[in-house]
Amino acid sequence: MSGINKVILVGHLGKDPEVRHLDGGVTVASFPLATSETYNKEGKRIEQTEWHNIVLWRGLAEVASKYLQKGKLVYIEGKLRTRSFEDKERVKKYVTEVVAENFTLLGRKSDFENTPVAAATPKHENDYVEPEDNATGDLPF
Amino acid sequence: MSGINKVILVGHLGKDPEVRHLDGGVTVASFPLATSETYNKEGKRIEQTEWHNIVLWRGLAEVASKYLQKGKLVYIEGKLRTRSFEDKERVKKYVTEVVAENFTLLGRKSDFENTPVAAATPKHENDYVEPEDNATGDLPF
Amino acid sequence: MSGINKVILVGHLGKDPEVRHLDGGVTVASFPLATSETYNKEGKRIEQTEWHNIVLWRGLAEVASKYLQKGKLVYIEGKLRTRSFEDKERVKKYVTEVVAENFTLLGRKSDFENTPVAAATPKHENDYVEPEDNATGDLPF
Amino acid sequence: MSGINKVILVGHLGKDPEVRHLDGGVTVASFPLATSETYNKEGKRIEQTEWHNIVLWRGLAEVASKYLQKGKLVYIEGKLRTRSFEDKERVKKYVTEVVAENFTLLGRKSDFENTPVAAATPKHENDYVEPEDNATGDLPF
DNA sequence: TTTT
DNA sequence: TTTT
Repeated sequence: MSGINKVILVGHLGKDPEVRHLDGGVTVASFPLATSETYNKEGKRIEQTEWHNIVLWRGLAEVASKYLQKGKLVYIEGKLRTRSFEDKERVKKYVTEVVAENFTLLGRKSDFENTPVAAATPKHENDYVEPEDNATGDLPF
Repeated sequence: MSGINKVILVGHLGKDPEVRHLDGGVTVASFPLATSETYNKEGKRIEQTEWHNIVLWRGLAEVASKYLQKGKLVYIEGKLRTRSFEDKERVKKYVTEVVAENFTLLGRKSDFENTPVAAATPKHENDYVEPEDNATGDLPF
Repeated sequence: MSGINKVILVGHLGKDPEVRHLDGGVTVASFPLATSETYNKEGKRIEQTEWHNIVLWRGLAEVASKYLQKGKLVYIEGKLRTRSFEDKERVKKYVTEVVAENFTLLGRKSDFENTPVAAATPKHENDYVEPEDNATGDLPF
Repeated sequence: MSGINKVILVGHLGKDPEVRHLDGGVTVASFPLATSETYNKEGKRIEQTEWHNIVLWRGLAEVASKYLQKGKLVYIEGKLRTRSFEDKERVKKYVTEVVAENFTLLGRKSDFENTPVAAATPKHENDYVEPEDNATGDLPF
């Protein structure tokens, strides 16, 4: 039976997206994302940061490589995937990644000056009058 | 700036979906969904039910009309939309609906015997080997 | 059976929170929140804004009244609740609200200058060494 | 600045919860959870299963150990945490877990016959008349 | 009634 | 490795 596997993150990019083009022309982008949580312990303010490996595919990777940069605040929606790989010493290792299905840049107007708009994969199949889906794909402008 | 407007529900359909075909061939389906919360008040178990107006468009409406029925347990993801309309006495009224962007039937295998599969609008642009997106649209089988 | 009723919003406050103290000392705060979606229609960038009625109770209302103001960007998590009331002409009306269960201020450092920190109802029951829950309640600093 | 780190899963337990009592009396429970996704590839129905490591602390661990069993369908809400540990050969390894903050048993009424109710950490600070929070903690019945 |  |  089908299940649900959903991740919602708001955090800052630790690095610029790294873009690769696979055989067959598929684009993949990835970057680390930090989500910080601040809490109080015995009167002291403590910050705990969690790092996430974000992976984006195809059109979403292209949009990300254009509009996301180190330090930006971004909302990311995606799913968890754990995959195995062999390291240099041929030891089998596991890594858990967040495969993004959607993202939106957050932040101030000034943050957008060189990056006109940021919502990726917009969905608005919900207007009574709109005769067909937005055909422009991932670029929302 | 872009924002986020997301609703996640798990509940039972109060009625079969009601399907309409608008001018221009657009399909819309709608149904009430109940989400129940059980809690304890002064030692007594209390159940509180919230009713939601679910609306689905186009392909998602078609899939819903085939696979969702009164009583089924379903996961729904969508967004809030409040719209105004005039009632019979021409009084302006407002209603808040959940416009579904995705749904998945939950429940037992036996529940699926006449409805092979239930995940709508699957997204899996995340396999290294998969050369192109699933082209079958909303029908996941 | 239990269900799920969850709303996740990122948007800007349309007004300062309005705070009321009910009989019995319970505090309630409420404000309108705008979530904007930008999309492309026939080459033109279109913005669609949805307004949500946010309601907060007790400790969360107190924190909100201190740290949230008109214009601020905030992440809100809560649940949908539709309630009925009688208007001035004693006509029964319905309104759907988002009852907040959690919120986090988003935005730049400069936004926080007069509002030290913003995460409400922090949860971090997840450290191996931490012997008991944070006892300071809603104030995260 | 604060961020958001949220995971939402619906899936089946791969094993019964494993419960441990740490020094200091803290209870921890953990189990693997499978989320399956069914999609169509070249006309063939393909099921892809993702496994998640779920960890629960304190009261939530106690409730989980009572009501969750291998095979049960459960909704889980929590956050991602990657931690390092040393394996038997003293090699440093990393594992990503979902630290549950909330869970709800899903499924048929018959599934609950020996486990009356399943919503953990209920929140309903939202009734106008309710003078104080549910004081019974994690046990919702 | 917010924001970009 | 981000941010406040």
